Amino acid sequence: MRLGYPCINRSIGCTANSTFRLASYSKQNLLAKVENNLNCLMKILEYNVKNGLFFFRISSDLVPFASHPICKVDWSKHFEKKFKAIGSFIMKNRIRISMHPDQFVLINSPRRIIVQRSIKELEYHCKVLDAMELDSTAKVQIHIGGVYNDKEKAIDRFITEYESLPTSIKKRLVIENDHISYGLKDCLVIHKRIKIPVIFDTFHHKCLNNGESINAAIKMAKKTWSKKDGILMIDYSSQKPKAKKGTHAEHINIKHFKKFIEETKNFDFDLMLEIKDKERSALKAIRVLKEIRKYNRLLF
DNA sequence: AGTTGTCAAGCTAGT
DNA sequence: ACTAGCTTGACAACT
Repeated sequence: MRLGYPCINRSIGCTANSTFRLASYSKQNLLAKVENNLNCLMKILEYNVKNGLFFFRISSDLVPFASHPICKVDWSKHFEKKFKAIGSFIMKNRIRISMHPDQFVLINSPRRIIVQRSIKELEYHCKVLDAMELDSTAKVQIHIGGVYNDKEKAIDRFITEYESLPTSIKKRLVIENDHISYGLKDCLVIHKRIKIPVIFDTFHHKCLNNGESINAAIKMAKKTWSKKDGILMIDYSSQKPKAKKGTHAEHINIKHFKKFIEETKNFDFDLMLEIKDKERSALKAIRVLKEIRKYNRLLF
């Protein structure tokens, strides 16, 4: 098992998701931001390795406006060396990488323009991972999308669109159960038809499920990952107390986390902690893992 | 220096 | 009709 957190590190005073307004777009602005973001990404990854965190989600804002028509800069070429250096650091340290495009990415929308924009955005995410020369275990995760008052048709559209995507996207794309529309069962039905791996989100599953236990759910999700995809990725969070259902917790709930780890000790997977305070909770989680699982990434 | 309205993009549920 | 929430607040103009 590798453990990690998404996108932002609050300890090192440097972020890899710095952006700017579309109105102030210029080639110079873009290059300056990307350079800053890549440098910070490297620092974050170094911090993570030092602290035993070997799973990281790279921010979608790494290259601002990359999929926007305004962007004409060949950023992957311009920063070729930096991307490769980051990639080789990732591979050398066997860090698992994911990316999670925004909520606007919907390949099952009935509106063609939204699907087209979404594909551009997926191309961008895959291009980042390709520029780092990462293999197909580095994943880009999305939800199925909207329901549009007809779930069956919406699922059919998802499948049709998926099938016509370029291989460069297909080899990285995975789907994740959400907390209001498409549960694990829906994801598994889709997997059966197109073999796309399913990321299991424990918190979403708690909000929306068909009565599957955590163990049964993980067992089913795990089967959707083949060798070229790497081991199962799981997103973990817990409910923020007293907040609206579906709101992610600010801090890790150690009791809840211990219970989850105890329950799932017979499975190996990479675990993403979707907790607002980021590496702070992740470091606490590592301590729990060391206690319970004898966490040692070298075993895997 | 600190505060606050605003920012490319969509959808759903709750109020 | 409007807003919060979503994988993640940060930017930029103002006081």
